[in-house]
Amino acid sequence: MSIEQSILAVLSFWPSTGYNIKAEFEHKAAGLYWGMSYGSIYPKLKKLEEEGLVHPIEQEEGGRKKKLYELTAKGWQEFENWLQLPPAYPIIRDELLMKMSTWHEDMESSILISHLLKRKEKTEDLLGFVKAWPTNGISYISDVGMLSIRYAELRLEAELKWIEESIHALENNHLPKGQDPNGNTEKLLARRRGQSVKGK
Amino acid sequence: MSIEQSILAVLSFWPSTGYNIKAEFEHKAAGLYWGMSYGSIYPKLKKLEEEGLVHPIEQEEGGRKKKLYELTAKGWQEFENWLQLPPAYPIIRDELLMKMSTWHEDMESSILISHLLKRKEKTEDLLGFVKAWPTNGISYISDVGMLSIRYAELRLEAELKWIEESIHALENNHLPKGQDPNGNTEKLLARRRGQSVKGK
DNA sequence: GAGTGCATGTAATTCGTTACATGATTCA
DNA sequence: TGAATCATGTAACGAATTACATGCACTC
Repeated sequence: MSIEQSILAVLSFWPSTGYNIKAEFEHKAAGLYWGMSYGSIYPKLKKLEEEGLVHPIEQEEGGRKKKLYELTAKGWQEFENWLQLPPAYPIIRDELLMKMSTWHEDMESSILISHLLKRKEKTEDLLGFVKAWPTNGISYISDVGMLSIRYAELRLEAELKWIEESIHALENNHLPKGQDPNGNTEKLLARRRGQSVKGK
Repeated sequence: MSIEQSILAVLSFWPSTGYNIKAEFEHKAAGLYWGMSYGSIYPKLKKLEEEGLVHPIEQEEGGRKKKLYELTAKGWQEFENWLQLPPAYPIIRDELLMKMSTWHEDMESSILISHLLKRKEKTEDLLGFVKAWPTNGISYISDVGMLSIRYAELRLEAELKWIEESIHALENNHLPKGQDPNGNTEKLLARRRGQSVKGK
């Protein structure tokens, strides 16, 4: 999914300026969506206008110069076509998981625990935000949209549970048993130590 | 996190060729990691070699030409430095959530249900794979690495639960109540209908 | 001897970000 | 009057993908 669809999606809620679109993604970026830069937005809006998917609507002469964009019929069409296309399966790019998967015994597990604690903090913040959002009296969330809020809640709660579990396992040294059919752990440590890496 | 770190991480397990690195990410890409193309790998390996982080190791003259890369002392250092750096908080880019958040009443909810069903299928597959992996007798997974497997399990199970819940809510029309302080739903539908978008 | 899998690489292109450049309006 | 916020835009750069190009080795 691209920036183009995101812009159409925001404009479906209400006509917006480029500046506004960015702001919209700024606070909702709270784990559900994601940000984008002006360097993407403005050129894309221009392109969408050329393609006839959006058009700037007249601005009352009252304030500063700004271009409020609205969807055209073609723009609505494009947006709804996209809604109907089966969404791509999300790819998880989680640096913490990558680090855990490649962690090895010569590394201090206390460092990994500190990574987990940092993750916990951020996840708790996010969960707080997500829970407060639907009743903050400001934001617009449709009934169907609430399902995605519910998703975020379940996901973040599962994550917190896992963090607790993981820290506990690391601290008390009863990790689940992995699988090492070729004695890789040994070999890895030998290769590494053979290079005599200076610690820290 | 970049391709560079991913390559170092794979090489920490065992010396590998470029081809091999891709293969490694191919099957593990099962939701935990992610793929990368030859167009990224080979140029990056060359760059890493120039920087002295990896070096090609002699190949027995037995087979085809191939370059097996191994980490240098500097390479190990770099890798472990990266392990110690606090991981970035993952950004969720989930097209399904985006679509749900911007869904509107003039859209057939049966289409959304079909999106959910497709998601369910893929998630079930992935969960099956993730559960089987640690005991397939082939793959290497360290004890710490098992924690990330556990994460995937919890996350995917939470997702399945949410999918059931969501389909049920959509089918029986008892969605959670959203929030619409400015009567946006009305306005949206009016704007859209004003453009007389042809259905389908 | 044809197809598949192993193996390496480059060139063009896409998508997006960062940094830069500018300026009006609001408010303390 | 000076800072913060609203507002628009471009140019340079970066990271990665896709498509292209090549060729050996093994197996049926």
